[in-house]
Amino acid sequence: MMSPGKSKRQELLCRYLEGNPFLTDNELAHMLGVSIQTIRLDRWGLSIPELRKRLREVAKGSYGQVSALQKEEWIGDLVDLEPGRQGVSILEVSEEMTLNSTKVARGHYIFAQANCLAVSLVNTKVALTGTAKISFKRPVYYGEKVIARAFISRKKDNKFIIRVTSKVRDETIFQGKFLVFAIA
Amino acid sequence: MMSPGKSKRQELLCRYLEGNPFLTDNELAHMLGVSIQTIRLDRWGLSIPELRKRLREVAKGSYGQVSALQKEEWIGDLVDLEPGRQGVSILEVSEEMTLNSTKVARGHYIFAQANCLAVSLVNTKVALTGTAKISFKRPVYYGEKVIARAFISRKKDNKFIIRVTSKVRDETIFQGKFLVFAIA
DNA sequence: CTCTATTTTAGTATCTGGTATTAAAGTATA
DNA sequence: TATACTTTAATACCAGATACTAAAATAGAG
Repeated sequence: MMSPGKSKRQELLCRYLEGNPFLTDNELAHMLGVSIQTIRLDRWGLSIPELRKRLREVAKGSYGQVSALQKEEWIGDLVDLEPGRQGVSILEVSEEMTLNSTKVARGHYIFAQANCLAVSLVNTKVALTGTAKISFKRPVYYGEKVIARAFISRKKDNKFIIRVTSKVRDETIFQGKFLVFAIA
Repeated sequence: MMSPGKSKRQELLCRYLEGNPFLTDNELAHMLGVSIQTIRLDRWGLSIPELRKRLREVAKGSYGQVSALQKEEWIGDLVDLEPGRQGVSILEVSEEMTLNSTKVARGHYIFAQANCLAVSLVNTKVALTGTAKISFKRPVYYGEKVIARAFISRKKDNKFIIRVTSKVRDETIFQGKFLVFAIA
C-alpha cells in the first residue's frame, strides 16, 4: 500500500507542474516540504522528466506550432489555384482543431478553410466576405483530410459568388455559397 | 575594423540560430569550423543568450500562447452565459486576425466567435453546427472589440436555431442564423 | 620585415540542474 | 519485534554553460 502522504504529495506535484512546468526539483522540494531526493523519486515514479527536458518539449511543441498557427493566416494548403476561376485546398484535421472530448473538428476550421479559399479566388489585393450560406453535412474527425474545391459561379462588378464544396474522400462534408467583395 | 571572417561567421551564426534555436555552442562550433570559445565570444558580442535561456524564452513565449491558442478552442471571451437561453462574448481583434496588408479582420474569426458562442449555448457535452446563414455587414478593423450576442430562437428535439448578432459599439457588423445539433 | 592590434584558441575554476547508485535512517504495520 | 515501505543522505558524474587568464595565430600599417 502506498502511504497517503506519498500519493497526496504526488498528486500535488503533478498539479504544480501542470500549472508551471518551469519549476526545479529544488523549488518543488521547498513547496512540498520534503527533501530533493523525495521529489526525484516521485518524478521517477510518475515518469516526469527533468526540467530541461520539460522545457525542451514545451519549446519544441510550440516551435512547430508557432509557424503553423501564426501562418494560419491561411487555413489549409493551397494545392491548385487559378485566380478568377477555381481553386483547391487541403486541410488535415489536427488535434488543435478538435473538441477535446470528442475527436470532431470544430466547424469554424472547416469554414475558415473554405473562406480562405473563396477569398483567394478573387484576384485583387483585398477581398472580403459579405454573406455566406453554409452547411455542415457531417462531422469531420481528427486525422481526416478535407479537400475543398471552389469556383466562381457568378460575377458582377466587384461582387463574386463563389461556391465551395469540401469533401473527405468522396463524401461531401461541407457546402457553402460565399458572396465576396473585391476591394481596389 | 572587424575582419570579414568574423562578421560573416556572426551572420551565419544568427541565421543558424534563427532556423534552429536548439543548437548548442558545441554544434555551432563544428558547423562553423571554429573553436567553442570563438562561438561563445560571438554570442557574447551579439548578446545571444545560452541554449538554456533560449529554450526558456521559446517555451515561455509559447506557454502564454499555448493557453491563448490551444484554448483558442473558444474564440472570444465569454462574458455572460445562460446555457439554453442566451450568451455574450467579446473578441478584441488582434494583429494575427487581420490581413497583413490592410488592418481588416478575416471573416472566419468573426464567424468563429459567433460559432463558438452559438455552440456553447447548447447545454450538452457535444454540439455541432449543421447549417448557418451568415452575413458580414462591414469590415472590422484591428483593435476593435466585437461583442457577439446569441439567443436560442427555436428548439425542437436536439435541434436548436440560434441567432447571433455581433456589434462594434452600436454598429452591427455580423449576423448569423445557426442550426446546431446537440449530441448526447 | 617588424611591430602592434585584433582575433582565435586553450585551459582552468565554477555554476545549475540534474542522473545514477548505494546506503542509512525513519515510519508503519502486521 | 521483525519486516516492508518511505524518506533522506552522500557521493560520483554529466551537459552546457559562465567567468577569467593567458597564449598563440593572423592581419595591417609603417
